[in-house]
Amino acid sequence: MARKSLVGEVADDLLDRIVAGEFPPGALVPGELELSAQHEVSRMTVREAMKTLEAQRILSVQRGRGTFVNPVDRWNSLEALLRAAQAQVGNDAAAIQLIELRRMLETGASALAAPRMTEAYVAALRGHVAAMRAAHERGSLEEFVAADLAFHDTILEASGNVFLTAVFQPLHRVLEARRTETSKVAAIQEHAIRMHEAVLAALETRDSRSARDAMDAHMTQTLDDLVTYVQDQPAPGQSGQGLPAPAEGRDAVAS
Amino acid sequence: MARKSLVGEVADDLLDRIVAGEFPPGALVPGELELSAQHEVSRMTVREAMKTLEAQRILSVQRGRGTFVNPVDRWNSLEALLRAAQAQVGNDAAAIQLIELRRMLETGASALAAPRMTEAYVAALRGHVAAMRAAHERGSLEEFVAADLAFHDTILEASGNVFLTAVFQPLHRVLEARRTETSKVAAIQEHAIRMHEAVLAALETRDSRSARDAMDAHMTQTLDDLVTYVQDQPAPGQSGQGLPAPAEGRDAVAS
DNA sequence: TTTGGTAAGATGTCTGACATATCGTGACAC
DNA sequence: GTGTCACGATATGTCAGACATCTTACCAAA
Repeated sequence: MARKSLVGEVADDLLDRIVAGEFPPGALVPGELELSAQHEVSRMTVREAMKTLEAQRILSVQRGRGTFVNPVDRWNSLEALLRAAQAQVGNDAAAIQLIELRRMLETGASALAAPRMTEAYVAALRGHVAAMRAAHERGSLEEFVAADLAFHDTILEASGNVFLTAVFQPLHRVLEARRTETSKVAAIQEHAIRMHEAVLAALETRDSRSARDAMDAHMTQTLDDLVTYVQDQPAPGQSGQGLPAPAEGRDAVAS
Repeated sequence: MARKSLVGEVADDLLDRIVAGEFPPGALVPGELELSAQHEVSRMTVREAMKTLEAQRILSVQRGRGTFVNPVDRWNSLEALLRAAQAQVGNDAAAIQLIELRRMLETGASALAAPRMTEAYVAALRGHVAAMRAAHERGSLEEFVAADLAFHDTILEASGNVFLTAVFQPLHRVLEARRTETSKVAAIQEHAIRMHEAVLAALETRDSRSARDAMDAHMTQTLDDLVTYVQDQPAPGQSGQGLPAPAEGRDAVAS
């Protein structure tokens, strides 16, 4: 394990410390020399690690002064943002905001994809739903989640919008973890299968409005499942750096 | 000018060459030694430049083999994607896909912002609309665009969703350039003012659905204006690396 | 034909050095 | 007492050269 490069390790560790709240936004991170001593690597290695974080606008380097942590809303990398969100265990605000964003993108993707559905896409979607059902009956959680994600990926691809794909991609990893959590409940799996079938049926009509509505219903169900089954677990409030307050969320984006 | 660091220059130039099609996806970019010779900088400088591009998933470095260009849909940085899109002059597909994405995010933001509108936000929005009207009468294109963008930024902020803000931020710069282009036409300025007033009125009702619809209408108007007034200019089709085919776009996302 | 070794070329990392921007501090002049 | 200037401390920016290690291609030997 831990096969990553030294640069990757240093960058990872530094980002961890940032999202853990050790270096809040605006704070000065340790200098290159200090970090190279802490990690027992050369200064060049630390510099390259910092460059990767700077490219994601997590840090801003000021020559002669030092390196500072940018405010979270300046971060360019959804991936890093998601990591920050996950670090705050039990932070409902982050989870809800995430679903809000996902709802926007997925409903939009469905609406775009509907008129562009080819037979190949329809067949692929049917296959994924069948895989979900099979995995459900076999009790294979992993395969269930994989088929679920594949279904959404296919829609994303069918939308034909590269920007959309680029924006959504970093969400993928987080969704996988989250779906694995929620899909442990059998009832949720059944919900999900029904909803996916409805989305597929709507897409087959090639009608944008129907596809959007079906996907929107699916997102609402996802949010409901999350609230009902998962967010009962105790949430040890961690300080972190505090993502802003939650929005209404529930039906705010619903059409 | 050219105040950026050497690393920035090298990274910029390499990205330019990539989006220009000199190194298509999957291609092997010149080695570190070769690039350091071309730019007359040290190998470390080239390495740090590559690290910034790698952090945006534009390049993937494989030890012992070389450095390769990732397919465009793997790129993590909307900013870089937008640059690639802009490099393809007259690429209507990219422009339309961009508006599609913007429509999803802005309508979603409006729906989220509506129930969270405070008097302060309303006052700020009123101020921006007033500024647009004043700039219109005074004939100040620059101020008009600034007020326009400020209006949308305020809504984004009011939505209270950090992820949304993070996703939208890179779009800002491109929108500024594009709005400056389209807003040159007086008629479009008048359209825009009317639409912004409608959005503001809908937000004041605190009703998500109304706010969403008003913003959606605004997006439709923006797209119409773009098609009607701007895309008449001759488009010298450039090869580039070809963003995927366009979607329906026009009313596919409309509610 | 297959296998194995070796060399070439690529990136990964280290060491050490100098350049240059920023800022605090103290000496100096007023 | 106060403003100004110079200098040093500290930070990042860049360079040079070296060695390590991984991948691949090539070639010779079984």
